Amino acid sequence: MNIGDVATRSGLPAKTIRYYEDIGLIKPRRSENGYRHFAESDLHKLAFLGRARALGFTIEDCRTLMALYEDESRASADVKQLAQEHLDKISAKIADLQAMHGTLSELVQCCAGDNRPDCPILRDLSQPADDARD
Amino acid sequence: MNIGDVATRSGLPAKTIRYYEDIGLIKPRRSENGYRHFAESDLHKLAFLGRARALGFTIEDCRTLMALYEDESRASADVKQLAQEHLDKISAKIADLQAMHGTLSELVQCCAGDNRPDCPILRDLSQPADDARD
DNA sequence: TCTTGACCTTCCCCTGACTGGAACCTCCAT
DNA sequence: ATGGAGGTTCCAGTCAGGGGAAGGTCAAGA
Repeated sequence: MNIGDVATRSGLPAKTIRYYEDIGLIKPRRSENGYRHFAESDLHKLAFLGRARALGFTIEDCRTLMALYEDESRASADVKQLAQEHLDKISAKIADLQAMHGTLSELVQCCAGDNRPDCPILRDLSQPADDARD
Repeated sequence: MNIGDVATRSGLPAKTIRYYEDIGLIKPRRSENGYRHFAESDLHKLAFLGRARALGFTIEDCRTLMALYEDESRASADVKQLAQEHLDKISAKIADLQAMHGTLSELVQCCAGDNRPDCPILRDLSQPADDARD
């Protein structure tokens, strides 16, 4: 297969596939004309990468996951630990975003949203931190 | 005030403050020795920026918010709209992360996490998309 | 045979919002 | 005079690619 075929079949842009080769995640062979030539196993790896990325794993995590996947004598504990750490990061991000959402939605609700200049959102932003407001 | 003072008082790193000047968010005067000289109004702006950034607004949003803040004849509707759009993006991100979290935590729960190689996480990643699994 | 258009190649710059570091300058206290 | 803590500019790197230029290759049609 050429890169366009694997792009279609993996759902990844050709640019991304070239990038993954660049950073050593895949190693497709080359045809005589210089074109990348992908085997089914390359496609399989790309699909694996696409799914890991869709779950939010970093590229470096993906590299580790691929290595574990190819290591027949891996311990599932290693995979689980990596996934658990990632899960914790996701949880932390969700918590951050929910805090932002909470604060901001309060402010938005308080804002009249008319053509007058008075605005609680700007008032809050311009105010000193309200950690200890009495 | 020199940059170190405003860094301390605003809670922003000096590097960030220089960056904000670079991209035109603030315009501190200069002393004769070439040092930046910050007025109280600069500090106020930096605090405003810090709070807006903490709520997840992009730099460009911050630029707009500052302009609105300084425009006495603004309409609060403009501020509210900007904030609402940002809120929607936050909600979308939370939803994405929660979807990842849901999938991944299921997989983690299914994984024994022992020293055997069998691992449902890797199995799922290596499998074709399960959109229509029966 | 020639040409057209789709596909492929490498290369370099761009993104956001900073951060790190090098090389150098200035101020103040000792 | 000197040492150290501040300040300055500029360059490069982060992450995961995306955009686009300049050019090589291939298959089909005139």
